[in-house]
Amino acid sequence: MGETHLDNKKYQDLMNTARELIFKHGTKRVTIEEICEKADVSKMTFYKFFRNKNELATRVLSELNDRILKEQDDIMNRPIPFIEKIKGIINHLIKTSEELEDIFLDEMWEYSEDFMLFFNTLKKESYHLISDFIKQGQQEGVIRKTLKPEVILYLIEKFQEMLNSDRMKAIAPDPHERLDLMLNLTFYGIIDSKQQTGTAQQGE
Amino acid sequence: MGETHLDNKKYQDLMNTARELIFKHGTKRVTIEEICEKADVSKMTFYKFFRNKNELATRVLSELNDRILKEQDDIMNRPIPFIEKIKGIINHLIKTSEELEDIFLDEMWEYSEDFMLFFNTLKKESYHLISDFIKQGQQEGVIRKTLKPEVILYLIEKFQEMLNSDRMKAIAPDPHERLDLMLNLTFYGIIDSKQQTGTAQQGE
DNA sequence: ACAAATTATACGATTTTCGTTATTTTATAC
DNA sequence: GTATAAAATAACGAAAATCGTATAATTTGT
Repeated sequence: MGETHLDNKKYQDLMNTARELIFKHGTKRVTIEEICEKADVSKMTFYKFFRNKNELATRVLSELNDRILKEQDDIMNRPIPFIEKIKGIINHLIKTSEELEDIFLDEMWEYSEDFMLFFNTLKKESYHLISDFIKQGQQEGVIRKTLKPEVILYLIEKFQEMLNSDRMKAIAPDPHERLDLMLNLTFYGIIDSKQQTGTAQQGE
Repeated sequence: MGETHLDNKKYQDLMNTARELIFKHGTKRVTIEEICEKADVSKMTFYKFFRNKNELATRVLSELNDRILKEQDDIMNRPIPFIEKIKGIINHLIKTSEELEDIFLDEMWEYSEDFMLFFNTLKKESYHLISDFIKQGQQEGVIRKTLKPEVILYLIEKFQEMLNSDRMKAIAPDPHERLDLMLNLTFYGIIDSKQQTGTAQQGE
C-alpha cells in the first residue's frame, strides 16, 4: 500500500535516468525537466513520486548505499579463504571510494546536507558489517585476536589515504605495485604467523 | 595591437579552465561565474576579454580547431612512408571524431549556431588539407592517379560511419580487429598494386 | 608613491527553473 | 461501446539563478 512505487515503470525510468545524469554532472547541473524529458515521463508524474529534486537525489544515493553494502556482504560470504575475502573487501572499498569521488567531485557536497547524511549512514552501516566480519576472522584464527576490530577498521580507513598519498606514489608510482605493497604491509602486520597465501608476498 | 590577449596570464587561465569545464559538461551547464571562480579571475576581467559565454566557447572551439588541423599537418609531414601517413590520418580522424562526439554529445548543439559554424569550418579546412595530401600521394605513385581526391575524401568520411555501424560490429566485435579489417579493405582498393607494407595485410 | 590592472561588492535586468493548475489524451476495466 | 484511472500537455506565477554593468577598494608593477 502506498509503496507500490518501486515496481512502477515510470518510477524506475526516472530513477535510472536520474542516476545516469546525476552521476555524470552532479545534482545541481541537472534539472528536473531534463530528467523527465530524457526518461520520457511528464513533469506531473515526477511530482507524483518525488517532492523535489533533492528527494530524487537522496533516493538515488540510498539505492547506491544499498548496492555497496550488498556487494560488501556478498564478498564476505564467498566460499573463499578469509584472507581472500579481506583482499576482496579492501579492493571493493578502493573501487567504491573512487566511484563516489567521481560523483561527489563536483558540487554535490555543498548542494545539500542530505548527502552528508548519506555518507555518514554508509560509513556507519559499513562499519558494523566489517566489524562483524573481522570478529569472524578472529574466531577462525586468521586475524590476531589481540587486535581490536576498531583498530583494524581505522587501519583500513587509513589504508586508502596512504594509497593515494604523494609519499606512496613517489615510492611506488605504479598503482598495482602500490596496492600490492600496501596489502603486503597490512597483512604481515595483521595476519597470524604462517597464514600467508599466494598473492601478498614479501620481497623475495 | 590590442590582441595582446593571447599571452595574458588571466586570459590563458580563463581559456584553460573554460576548456576543461566546457569539454566536461557542455557550455550550457557551466556558468561564467563558475569559470571565473575556478580560474581565479574576477568577473570583471572576464568581461574585459570576452563579450559573453558564447564568445568564450567559440574561442575554445577555435583553439581546438587549430590544434586538430595542426595535428593533421604534422602527421602528413612525418618522415615515414606515405601509406603510414594515411593510416595516421585515418587514426587521427577517428580519435578526433570520438573526442568531438564527447564534447557535443550533450546540448552544445542546440546551444548556439556558432558551433555549427565550427564544424563547417573544421570540415572545410580539413578537406583542403587532406585533398592536397592525396594529390601528393598520387604524385608519389602510392595512390592510384585515376581516383579523384573527392572520391577518396568521401570514402574516408564513410569509413568512420562504417567502422561504427552495427553491421561491422557484428562482423568484427573487437575494435582493433575491425579497424584493421577496414584499413585493409580500403587500402587494397586504393593503393597501387604491390605497395602494401606491414600492418595492413590480407587474410594469411 | 604613482598608475594600471585586478578584485570585491552590489545591483537591476533577464533568464531559467520550479512547483502547481486546469485540461486533454491515453490506457484499462467493465 | 462507456466509465475510470493514469499520464501527458500546456500554461502559469513565484522563486531562484545567472547575466552584464557600475562603483569603490585593493593589489600589482614600476
